[in-house]
Amino acid sequence: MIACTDHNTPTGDRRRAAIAAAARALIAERGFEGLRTRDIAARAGINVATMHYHVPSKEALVALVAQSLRDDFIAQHNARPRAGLSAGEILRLEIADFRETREHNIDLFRVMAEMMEKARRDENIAAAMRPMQGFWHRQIVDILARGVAEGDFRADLDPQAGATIFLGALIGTMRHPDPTSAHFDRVAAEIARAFGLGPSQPALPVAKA
Amino acid sequence: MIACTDHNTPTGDRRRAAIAAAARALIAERGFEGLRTRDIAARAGINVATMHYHVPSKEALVALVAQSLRDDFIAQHNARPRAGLSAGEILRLEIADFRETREHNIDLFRVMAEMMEKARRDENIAAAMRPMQGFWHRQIVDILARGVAEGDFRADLDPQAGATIFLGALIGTMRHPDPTSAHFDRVAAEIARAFGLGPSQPALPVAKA
Amino acid sequence: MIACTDHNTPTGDRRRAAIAAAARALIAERGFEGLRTRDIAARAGINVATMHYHVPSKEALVALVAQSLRDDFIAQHNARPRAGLSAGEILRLEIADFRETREHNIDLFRVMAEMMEKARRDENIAAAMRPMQGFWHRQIVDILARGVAEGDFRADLDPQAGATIFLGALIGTMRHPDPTSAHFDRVAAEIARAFGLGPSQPALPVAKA
Amino acid sequence: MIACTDHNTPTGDRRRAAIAAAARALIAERGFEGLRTRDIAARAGINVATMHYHVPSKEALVALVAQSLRDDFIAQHNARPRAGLSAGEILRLEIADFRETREHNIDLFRVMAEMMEKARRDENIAAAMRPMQGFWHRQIVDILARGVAEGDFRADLDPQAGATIFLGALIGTMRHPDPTSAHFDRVAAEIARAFGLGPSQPALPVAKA
DNA sequence: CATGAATGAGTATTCATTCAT
DNA sequence: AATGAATGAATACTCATTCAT
Repeated sequence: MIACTDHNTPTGDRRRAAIAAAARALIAERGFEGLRTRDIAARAGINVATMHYHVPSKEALVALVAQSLRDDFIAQHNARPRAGLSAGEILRLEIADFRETREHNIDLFRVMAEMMEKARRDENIAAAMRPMQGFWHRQIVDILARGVAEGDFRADLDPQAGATIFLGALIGTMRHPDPTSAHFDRVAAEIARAFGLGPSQPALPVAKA
Repeated sequence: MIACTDHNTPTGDRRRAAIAAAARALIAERGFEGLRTRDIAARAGINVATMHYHVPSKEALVALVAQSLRDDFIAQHNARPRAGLSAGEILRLEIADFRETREHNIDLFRVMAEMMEKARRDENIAAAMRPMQGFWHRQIVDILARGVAEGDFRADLDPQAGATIFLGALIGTMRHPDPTSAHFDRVAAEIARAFGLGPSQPALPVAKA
Repeated sequence: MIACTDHNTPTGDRRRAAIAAAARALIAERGFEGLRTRDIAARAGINVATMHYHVPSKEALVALVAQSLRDDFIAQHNARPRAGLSAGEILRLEIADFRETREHNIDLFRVMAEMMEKARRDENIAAAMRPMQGFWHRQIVDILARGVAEGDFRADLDPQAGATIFLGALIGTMRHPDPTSAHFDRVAAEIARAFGLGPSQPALPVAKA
Repeated sequence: MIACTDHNTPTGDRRRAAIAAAARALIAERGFEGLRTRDIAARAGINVATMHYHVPSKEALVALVAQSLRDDFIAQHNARPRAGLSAGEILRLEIADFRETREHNIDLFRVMAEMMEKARRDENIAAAMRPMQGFWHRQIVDILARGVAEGDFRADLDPQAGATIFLGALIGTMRHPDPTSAHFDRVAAEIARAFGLGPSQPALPVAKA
C-alpha cells in the first residue's frame, strides 16, 4: 500500500484541463473507438473516480474536448494579427499556418477529424463543432470575397465555393498517400494558380512557383 | 477423404453478401464505434453464431466490408463507358457521378469515411482501402494530364495537385453545413473555372455557369 | 465447392474406431479440457455432423474412448502368454511391459490419466474405468499372492497393499521430474528388493541390480 | 502525483484469499474443466466484475490457486517440528500427516491432482507446482538417506527410488477403489516392512502391524 | 477532493448439437 | 451416410459509472 497524499495538486479547472489534454492525446493516438475513461485518468495521473468527480460522464468529456479544441483553435487564430495585409497575403498565411499545424501539431487535426466523424451521429458534438467549422469557413469566404473585390483573385471566383475547395484541398492533403510536405506545397501552389493569385513574395514560406 | 470446409459455396457467398450489406448499413447509421455483431446478425436475419460461422471474427468482418466496398466501387466505375469522350467531358461525368452517389447512395460515402478513419490505426484496413483510394486518385490524375495535353484544361495545371484539390473539394462538400446539392453545384462550377474548363454542354447535369 | 463423393470410406465400426483413435490422440495432446468435437472430426477426416451421426454425443464419445482403452488394455495383456512362468518372472515382465508402454506408447497412459481424473466426477466414466483398474490391480494381487505362496517374495508381503505400492510406484515414475528411464529402472530395482525378489535373470531388460 | 493502483491492500489480500478459497473448493468439486469465473465469484460472494478487478484473468487465477496451495503446503510442513526424532519416526509422522490430510482435507489433494494434470500442458502451472513437488520428494529422500545411514532402514534402500515408491504408494491409495482408511493403513504397514522399518511405537496412530 | 472497491449491462467468441438436403 | 448451415446457451472479459470511506 502506497501513501497517496500528494497535496501539490492542481484543482478544478486545472484538473479539467489536464483531463482534456489527456483525452486529446489518447484520441489522437487511438481514436474515439479506443478511448477508455481509465486510460484518460491514468494519463492525467489521477484515479478514474476522481476523473468522474471532475467530468461526470463520457458525454461531458466529449463536450470538454470539443471546448478545449475550440479554445485552442480560437487562440491560434487570434495569435495571428493580419491587419494591413492584402487578401492574397492573408490567404498565403492561412496556408502557411495549416502547413505548420500539419507538421508540428498534427494531433489537433487528428482529434478534429475524429470529432467531426462523431459529430455526424451525435448532435451534441455537432453543436460543439459547428461554430469552429463555421468560423473557419466564413473566414476563408471573407478573405476570398475581399480578394476578389480588391483584384487579388480571379474576378469570377465564387467565394463560397472557393472556401469549400480551399479547405477541402488542404484537408485532402492529409488523406493523400504521400505524407510529406512536398505534395502539400504543390497543392498550395496549384490553389494559388486556380484562384488567380500571383506568385508569392520571396519572404513567404509557401514559395514554390 | 477430403475435408470439405469450403466456404466459397453459392449459399455461403450469398450469406456473406447479406452480412456485408447489413454491416454497411449499420456502419453508415451508427459508425464503427457502435457496430455490434449481434446487430449485424439480426439485420441479416440470422443468428449471431451463424454469422460467426460465415465470418469468423470482427476483423474478418471489417475485411469483408472493405472488399464489398471495393467491389461496389469498381463495379460503379466499370458501369460507365467513357471511350471517345474528351478529358473535360469525362471530368464532368466524374462530377455528375459523385453528385449522383452523394444524393442516392450516400451510405457508400459514409462507410468509406468510417473505413478511412479506421484505416489510420489499422494497417489491415489501410491495406484494403489504399487500392481504392489510389485507383480513384490516379484516375483523376490521368484525366487532368490528358486534358492539359489536349488543351481542355489550363496549361499550367499540375495534375497531381489538381487531383487532390478535386477530390478534396468534392468530399469537402459533404462536411459543409449546407447539405443541399446547391452548394455542391457551385463548387463543381468553381472547379471547372479553376481548371480552365470551358462551360459545360447544355445536356450535362452539372451545368451552372 | 469441392466434390466430396469419396465412397472408399470405412463405415460403421471402422468409423467409430477412427473417431476413437482421433479422440485419444487429441486427449493425449491437449487433455479433456481442450477436447473439441470439431477437432476430433477433423482429425478423423470427417464432418462434425457425420461424427455426431456415428457417436451421438460427447458423453457417448467418452464412453467410446473408455471402451477403446479397455480393448487395447485387454488386448495388450492377452498378447503376453505367461503360462509356466514363476510369479517373480511374471512381475518382472509386468515391469518390462510398463517400461515399454511408458517409452513407446505413453499416450495410452496420458489418456488413462485423463480418464481417471474425469472418472472422479463422472460416474459413467468411473463405471467404464473401474473394470480396467480392477483387472490390473487384481492381476498384481494374484501375482504377489502366488509369489508369496511359492517363496518368490517376502513371506510377510501383503498382496493387496503390495499391489497398490507396485502400481503407485510405477505410475509415480511418470509424475517424477526426471523423465528418463534411468529413474524408472532404479525404482523397479528397489521394488524388487522391497518385495524380497532375487536379482533378475540376465535375459530380462529390467536388469540393474 | 503517484498512481495508486496497488492491489497489495489488506482488503485486496483478503478478497484474493477468499477468491482463492472459492476457486479451490470448486476445483475440488468439479475439476478444472468445470471451473467458471461466475461460480467462483458467486461462491466468494462478489460480482464477477469485482473478481476480475482483483484477479484480472483466468490465468492469474490459476497462478493464485497455485500460490495458495504452495502457501498451505509450506505452512502445513512448518507446523510440524521434527527436531530430535529419528528418521523412522519422522517417516511415520509423514505417513500420519498424509493420512490426516487424506481424511480431513482431501480437497487439498484433489486440487493438487488437478493442478498436476493441468501442469502437463501449461508450463506456467508446471513452474508453480514443481517447487512444491520437488520439496516434498526431496524431503522424503533426505529422511530415507538419513534413515539408511542411521540404520533405521534397510541398508540397500535407494533413497531416490524409495521416495518415488513412498509417494506413489500413498497417492495410489487415493486411486484405489477402496476409499476407507483401512487399505491405507495396510499400505503404510507394508511400506514400513518394505523399507525394513521396525514395528511402530504403540503411541503412533499408524500402528497396525 | 481523492481513492479502492464494486457492479450491471454488455461484447465478441465458442461449442455441442441439430436439421434440411 | 454425409455435409453445410444453423443455433441456444454459455464463457471470459470489458467498461462506464457508483459508492463508502
